[in-house]
Amino acid sequence: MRNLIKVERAIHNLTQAKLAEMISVSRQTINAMELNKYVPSTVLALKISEIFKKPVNEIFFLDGKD
Amino acid sequence: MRNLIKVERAIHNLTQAKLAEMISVSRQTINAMELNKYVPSTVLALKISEIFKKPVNEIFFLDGKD
DNA sequence: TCTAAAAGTAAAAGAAAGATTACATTTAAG
DNA sequence: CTTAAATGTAATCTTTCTTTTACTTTTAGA
Repeated sequence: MRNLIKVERAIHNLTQAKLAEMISVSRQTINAMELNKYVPSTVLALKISEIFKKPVNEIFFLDGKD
Repeated sequence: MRNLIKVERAIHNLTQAKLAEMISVSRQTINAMELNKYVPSTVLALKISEIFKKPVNEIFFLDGKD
């Protein structure tokens, strides 16, 4: 899976730390997500969708490895 | 978090076992998801979204506990 | 250039997802 | 009513997410 969190963060002018705080996770979790180190839970995806006001499907995408 | 997997399964006439097979998880995983026993990964949410041809946001919803 | 904020990285530990096996209960169809 | 399919449930185990702590590297601004 890949995601556009870094892009959305740029659009909304948010640091990893600020975004992390907004969805109640650690900064490392945001960082690891952006670097595709792991797959986040659906709750996190929904919270990010809410913050960026975009559907989950426009932020997260399945790729070959899924 | 809550979800409408059971409803979508009914619409598409799929058993838990069939859906499980389609997204390569165990039947118990589908069952537990429907009963809100745990939060699935975003990859699973995207696969379910694909199968039911509906956005993740129309199948999975944040609730008070999130 | 110097500094501070931001981002990357990593190890260890805890929490939760998901598999597996197995059995009980419910539902639908004959 | 009987039977088989479907669903619910539970225990144990493995894998993966997520936190915490801490350090390094990069980037932007004074």
